[in-house]
Amino acid sequence: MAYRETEKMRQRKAEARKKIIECTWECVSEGGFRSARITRIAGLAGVATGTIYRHFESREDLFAEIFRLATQREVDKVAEALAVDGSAVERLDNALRQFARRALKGPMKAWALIAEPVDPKVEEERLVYRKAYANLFEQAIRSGITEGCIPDQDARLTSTCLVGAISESLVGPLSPTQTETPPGHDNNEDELVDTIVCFCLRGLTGTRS
Amino acid sequence: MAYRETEKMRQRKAEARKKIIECTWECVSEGGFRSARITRIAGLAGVATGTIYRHFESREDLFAEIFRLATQREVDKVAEALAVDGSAVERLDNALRQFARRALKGPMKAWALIAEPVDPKVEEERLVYRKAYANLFEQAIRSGITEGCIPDQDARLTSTCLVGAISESLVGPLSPTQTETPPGHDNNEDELVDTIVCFCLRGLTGTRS
DNA sequence: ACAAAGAATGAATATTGATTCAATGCTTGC
DNA sequence: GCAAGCATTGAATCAATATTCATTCTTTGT
Repeated sequence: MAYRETEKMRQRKAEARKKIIECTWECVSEGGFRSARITRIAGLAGVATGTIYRHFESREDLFAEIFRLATQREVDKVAEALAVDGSAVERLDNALRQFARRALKGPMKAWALIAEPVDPKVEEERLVYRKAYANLFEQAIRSGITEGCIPDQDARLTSTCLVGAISESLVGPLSPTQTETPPGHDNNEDELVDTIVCFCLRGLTGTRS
Repeated sequence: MAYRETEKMRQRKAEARKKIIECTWECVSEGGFRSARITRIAGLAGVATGTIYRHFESREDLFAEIFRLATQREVDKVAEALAVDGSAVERLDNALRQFARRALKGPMKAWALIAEPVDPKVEEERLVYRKAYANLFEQAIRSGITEGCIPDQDARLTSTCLVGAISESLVGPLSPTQTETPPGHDNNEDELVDTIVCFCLRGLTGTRS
């Protein structure tokens, strides 16, 4: 016996893997999953294409992993935003704002995670993610109904409406970011988020808050 | 000279073209643009693949044409639904219901037209279409603001929210049609449409109508 | 019936990337 | 320094489809 995996090697491999993950996410952030080429990822990470297949079973598996990681971050953020003190409506306001701002900051990322059609393995991850999301919003809406600040409704369905309204208006093809001042991040971003969140909360509560 | 295009031939060609268009739409209705194969379309239409290229410059051009036609139908439907008598809110209620029902009846069609990523030429068509849509809703919202039944707001932006909320909740990955009773078209469809349209109208008006 | 011109055919080609794998290079323990 | 294994490389392979084009079939006017 002459070679046995040592700690140093294990770390070096872990680093390579991490680097591949980072570069994949960079590609996805630019153009979504579909247009993220293995060759490009390998190039960015400074490894050969073959190396990627030593760390991941396939392109699909790599994407599934990326998706899982990115997704967990987002769900955590929303959970965090929902965990503040206050009424259900206030907490939802906070979470929706958070959600909208992040989508606005990285529209392509948001699109890739929310709406881009993906391969089955990734879609499976997405389902888990959406359920997590829906559950969070749903729970908040439910407690709002109990508190009395939100009228009785199908919480699961309206939570989907929330995600849809925000995604479409910020990430969709007619979103203001795509049609106006692409480089300058105007402070009318805040106004944009305000309008959308306001729409969502009204849809939920039926009041002109 | 021995051959000159005659009326009969012109008609026959027009028919072939029409048949190709119909079969393409059939494929798109099943699995969206991306998975509509030229070979399949040709097979359905009963012509050779090469024939399709005699009628259309390229796959992309064929799709652009399909998109244009399908889209015009939809926009017309909404325009029609907005043209009824009544207050702006009533007219919007009517149009949203129409939109939601049609999306629910053909989720894949709706997805292909609204959200599927497509090639540039088709995307161009989509932009025209979304603008047409947005303009219709926007105008109705504006007249609602004038009438006083809708509070002042960014009509363009909220019209996008409407489309987003409906699309996502009916066509998105967590839509009830995808997770429940796929074959049976229950009459709880109506309830579904009700909930969503109600959400949208509340978002617009801020009342618990 | 014939020849000219267009239309249709579909097998062959081109294209676009993912994936493989034989060759080469590093690490490790002695 | 050496041999045994593992890791890396990237050119070659494979796969899935759109597109082409030489050939064949139809239509038309005489």
